Amino acid sequence: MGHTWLGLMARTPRNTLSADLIVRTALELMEAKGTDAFSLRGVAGELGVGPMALYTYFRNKDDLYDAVRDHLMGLLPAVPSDAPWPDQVRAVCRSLRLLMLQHPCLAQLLAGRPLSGHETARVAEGLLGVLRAAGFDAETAARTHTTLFTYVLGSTSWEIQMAAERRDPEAWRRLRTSMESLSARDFPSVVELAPELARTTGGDEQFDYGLDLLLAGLQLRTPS
Amino acid sequence: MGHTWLGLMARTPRNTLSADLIVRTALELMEAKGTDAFSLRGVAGELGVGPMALYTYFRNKDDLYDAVRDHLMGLLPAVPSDAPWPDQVRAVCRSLRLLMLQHPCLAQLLAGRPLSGHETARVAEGLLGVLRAAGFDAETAARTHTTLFTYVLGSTSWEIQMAAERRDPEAWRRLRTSMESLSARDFPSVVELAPELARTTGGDEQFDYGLDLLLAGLQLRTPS
DNA sequence: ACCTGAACACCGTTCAAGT
DNA sequence: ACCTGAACACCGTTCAAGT
Repeated sequence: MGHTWLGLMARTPRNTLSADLIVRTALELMEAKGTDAFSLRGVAGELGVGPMALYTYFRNKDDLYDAVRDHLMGLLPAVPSDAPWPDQVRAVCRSLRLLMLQHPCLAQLLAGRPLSGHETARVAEGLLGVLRAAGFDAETAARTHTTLFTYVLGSTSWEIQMAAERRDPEAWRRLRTSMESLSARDFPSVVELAPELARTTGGDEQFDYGLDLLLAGLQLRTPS
Repeated sequence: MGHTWLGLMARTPRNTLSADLIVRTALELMEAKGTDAFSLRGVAGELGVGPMALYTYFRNKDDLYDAVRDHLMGLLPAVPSDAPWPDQVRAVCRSLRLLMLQHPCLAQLLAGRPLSGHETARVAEGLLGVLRAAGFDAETAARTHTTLFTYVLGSTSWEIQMAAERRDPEAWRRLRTSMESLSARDFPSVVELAPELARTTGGDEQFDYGLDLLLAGLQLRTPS
């Protein structure tokens, strides 16, 4: 299996496999075929090895998921150092959102697994450092970090989900008809605001709107 | 298959199946074994029918997911009518969070599928109605609705995820050691705030903290 | 250590058929 | 309409074995 004429191997020769190569191949497949269609067997097939070859480098599928997530988190830019703290916070949140939009699988990788790994800690470090330098106490800094992180995660996951749905014509048609079937008597606000709701399911403006609400609330508690 | 002595059927006799019975059985299984372990074959087995029997009532697995989600959303209480609008908004967000905590599968059902169905529209209607009655314009009401919804979804999903991880001793141990292995030189804030971060990964206080930030920011934009 | 190959216990879904 | 049974094309993971 895997031999062609002249004895060329269709599979990768021995000792060319590595954790990094597997992670990059897994990421490619997730972005090409979607996170749900991703499988260990698919990665192994792409690399020309048996499924069990991957278990030399990763304990199981979740372990590979964590490695891909950490690989992506490593791509996050550093926090800008020369700016007022609200702008620094904005920059961190925006760059995390942008990374999620560029790599939609990251949303599922962050939501479905607990945080661990150095790259992920680096992100927390950046945000916590900004908040501490701004003068917030330990408890407020921690609470604010968790709030901002979950807001970015929730809003961007939703945005990605909706964008994927819009690309599937069948699902999009069913969503439209289900919206249009709502009676204006029972759902007056939903029917009236349907165009606005459709417009606000994603985009930079919508993300910044919620982020600005959080920052405005936070600035009311500014210590200095 | 399914016959016992005396001819008693181990499977449900004909015409006792219904969409509602399937939804309730699916929900039970999701909550007993976890959402990930859920399968159509499992539901069919629990009901004593073949896997294909379910396809009479649901087009596919996603269709059943949507039905379970709508069933759960139907359990949400109505918006309190005699209260200032910030309290009404708080009530809607808190009751959605409570429902998600009581039925952890709801988090995945909301995050993984697009919104559709009357029960889900009912929730949007309640929140939008409150915001419109408070005097916000169409665009602001829609943006605020999406912001609040994604905040509740993100923060509560995260809370549920972390609580599940804490229950798994193996995963919990690995998360502790990965936290403790971080050097105080490279991650000063994370190491210093480790106890606060652990405390703020969930709970009513953490949820209300973020919700109050949003509401404080929103009240700065109050029209009247 | 690194990788194979067969096997186990599963999946969702299609298709043809029975009542 | 309602449900069965066999089959298809998959999964993740274990286990024993080879180099």
